[in-house]
This record gives sequence, C-alpha cells and structure tokens, in this order.
Amino acid sequence: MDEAQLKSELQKYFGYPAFKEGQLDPILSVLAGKHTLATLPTGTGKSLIYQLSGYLLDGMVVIVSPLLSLMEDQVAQLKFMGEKRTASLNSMLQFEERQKLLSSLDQIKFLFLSPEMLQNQFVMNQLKQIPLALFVVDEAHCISQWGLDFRSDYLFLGAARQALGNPLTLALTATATSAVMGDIIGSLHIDGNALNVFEGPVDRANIYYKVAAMPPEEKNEHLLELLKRYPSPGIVYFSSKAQADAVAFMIRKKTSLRVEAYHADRTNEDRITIQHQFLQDELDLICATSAFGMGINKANIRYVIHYHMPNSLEEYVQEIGRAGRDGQQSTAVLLYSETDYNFKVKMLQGDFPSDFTIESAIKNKAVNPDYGSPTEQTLLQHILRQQLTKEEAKQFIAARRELKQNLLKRMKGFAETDNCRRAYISAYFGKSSLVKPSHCCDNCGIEEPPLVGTIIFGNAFPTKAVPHWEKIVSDLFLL
DNA sequence: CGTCAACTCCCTAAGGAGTTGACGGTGCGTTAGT
Repeated sequence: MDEAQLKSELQKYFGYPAFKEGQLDPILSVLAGKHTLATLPTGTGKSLIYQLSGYLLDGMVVIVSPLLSLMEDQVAQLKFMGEKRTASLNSMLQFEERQKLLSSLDQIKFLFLSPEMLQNQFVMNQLKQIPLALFVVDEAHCISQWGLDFRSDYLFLGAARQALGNPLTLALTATATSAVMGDIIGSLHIDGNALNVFEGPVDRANIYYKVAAMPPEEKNEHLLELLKRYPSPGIVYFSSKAQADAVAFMIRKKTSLRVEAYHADRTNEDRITIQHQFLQDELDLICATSAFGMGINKANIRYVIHYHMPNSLEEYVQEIGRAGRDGQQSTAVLLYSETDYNFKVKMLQGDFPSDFTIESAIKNKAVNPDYGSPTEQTLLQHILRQQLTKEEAKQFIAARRELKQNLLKRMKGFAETDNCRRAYISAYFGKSSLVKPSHCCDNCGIEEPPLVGTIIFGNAFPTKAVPHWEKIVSDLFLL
C-alpha cells in the first residue's frame, strides 16, 4: 500500500485529511509485515498507528499497556469513535464479565491487557485460538525501566510473543536511548533482520530549560517565587510522597493556587478526581511523584518544575515533555541540590542485594521474603530464574548498580553543565543535529521567555482562611 | 550524605548532652470458578 491509498484509508476510518509527523512510516512498515519500533513524542497520535494498521490487517490487535487507566482511556476513545469491538481484559472485570469476554474474543478487534495478564495460562490458551493481526507494546520503555526490578512480567513479553506464534509486533514509546531500544528489542525476542526502527525528534523547541542550584532549605522560597510569575497550569515533581504532600500544603496555605498532591498513597478515587480536575483546568498545579503523568494528555501545561531531580535524564525528559503540548512557550525548571544527588546515590546502594543475600538465595534456590526491599527480591528472583552462578549473579548486580549510577551521573551532568542544556539532552539521546530555538536555556545566556496565561498566585481569591475548630483548640492549649 | 526526630542517660528532678536510627519512587493481580 502506498501513501496516497493510506491517506484515503485514514480519511475513511478517522476522518483526518493528513497524517501527523512520524505516523506514516511506522504504519507502512507494519503493513509491509515488518516488526516495528517507533519513538514518537506523546500527544502526536501514537495510538493511531496501531489503530489504522489494525483496521487494514486481518485479525485481532493485542495491546500491552502498563496502566489500567491507560487501557480504560484507550477503550473509551475507541468506543467514542464508534468502534465497539474493543475491550480491556483486566482485574477490574467481574468473573462473569471476564468469562464472557474470553469466550468471545473472536468478536474483538482491539484487546488491551497488562503484561501480568499474559502470564495467565488460561488467558494465553484463549488468545492462541485467535488469529492476531498485531501485537502492540505501548509505553515500551517500561520493559527497560521496570522489567528487572519492579514489574518482572515485562521481561516475559518475549516468551508470550513466541507462545502466540511470533506475531507481527509494534513497540511504541516516547523517548528511548539506544540502550533502552536495545533492551526493548532484546526482551521482545524480535529478529533484528525483520525490524524497522523509526526515531522521532527528542527536542521540544518551545520548552525553555533552566536549572537553579540551591541548598534544600531554600527550595520552598524559590518555588513560591516561580509560582508568583508562572501562569497555570503546571506540575511540580518530587521524589518523595511526604514532601509532595508537605509542599502542596504549604502552597495552599501561602497562595490562592488550587493545588493537590498526587502519588501512590492517594486512593484511586482521589487520583481519578485530581487528574480529572487538572485536565478540566480546575486545578492550577499538581505536586506529584513519578506516579503522575503517563498517558496524561493535557495541551496547555505551562511549566514543569522539578523540586528533586529524577534518577535519569530519560525520566526527566519524559516529565518535562508534558509541558507545552499546544506548542506555546513553556518552561522546565530543575531545583538542583547536590545533597539530593548524594541522597540518591545512598539510596541506590540499598536497592541491590548484598553478596551474602545473593549467595544464600542461590544456595536455598529461593528468595527470603522477609529480607530486602521488593526491588531487591525481584532482582534475586531474576537471578534464580536465569540460574546464574554466584559469580555471574554478583557481576550482574554490579553491572546493574553501575548502570543506575551512570544514569544518575548523567542527570547530575545535565544539572551542572556550563554548556547548552538542550545540546546535552540531544547528545544523550544520540541526536547529532540540533536547531537551537531563540529561547534555548539559561546556559545560552538567554533570558527566560514570558509565558502566556493567567497568573493566579495571591490575587484571584483573596480569602482569609478560617481555621478549623481542631486547630483553634489545639492552638489554645499549645498542643 | 548530612539532617533531624526520638530516645537514653544523668538521678533530687528537670532539661541538656549524647546517641541512635531513619531517610525514595514507579503497579499489575490476588480471592473460588472457565
């Protein structure tokens, strides 16, 4: 199929007159029967790639997705477009619903599920009965980011693929270094000769980069100064749930900004409500941990501030990439402190099993569930599955530790460089050419660009807060 | 890493000095049944 024919199919199925940048080539590749890995910035219509390809191929499209909320969003979107042959197979289904779905898979065109679900033998047996058009791995960087120490089922996607007869495969992600792409291809057991890779742009020209170095105790003050100048909405990222809560509380007390904290300790209901309010512009900013963001498609986010740096530049780029999807000028600020870096280095040490733990796990052929963090246990289970010797296991752990430390060092390098930060990111992702926008970064000696929008800070709702009775009583008795 | 809260000790008791320990984040599916 050529480009002109594809365009008319696009018109027919979706009513769009033209493809967005980066969509066409992966679709042509898939339709030519090639396994395909494509990196495209979020918000540029990644899902259309498997949707249109799926329509033009016979059989069911299976989409592996990391989050229940993403599956539900995608199903809702397809149903909204009139595609009823869509379902999500996950733990939210009642047994009867699940049974009904699994016994009528031949009625389904797009099936969403988690990597964990593909470990279920009954599910796999049902899937094997159905001809597959395409096996899609959405947010494929999760394989590399989570597979070894967090959600090990990501490592078994390759085995699941093979059990399903090596179906045509499409892996999609926003950004990936060559190392991450290597992890993805390797874990999926894809034959490199039958693979096409398409890399989209990494740079986001409308985001201005800035790093402000300061000791931790000055961050609150500095953050308030920024919020005084920046129009809503925005995101502030933290690497601790407690600090996200504390700073959200502080902002609520000192400004009239509408703010909520978002992290894994919030209830599901709260998380859904907060996300919804944010999307509806009913919140000005969210104080979040890394739990917030995947699948968030909000166009008008004006700033992303990092109260703490993340563990890698990949994560940083993903998180700041949520700003300025509408193309308007936006700003990314990192509040950098070497204390934070040292703390993360220390934490990284505790993330890995000691030699003693490795040896006893291998000796007992089992992981002691009472000892070590969940991530350590996941790593040990991997060691046992791979049947590594003690020496191999120690080398594996040492290499893993070094890799994580290097990721962190490159993040630190970004914060501390005196050269162009945009160029640093570009080089990190292996891009050779870079066109610098007029508002590049603080190191390019360029003033921070003005942002368009309404500044709320302290003047929108001048309310004198009435303290809760418990607070009055507590103050009275100096509790 | 370096800070800070909680604890112990002193012993007349109170509160000050010294010591110790804590200190990060991401989510599936799970339960019986096909």
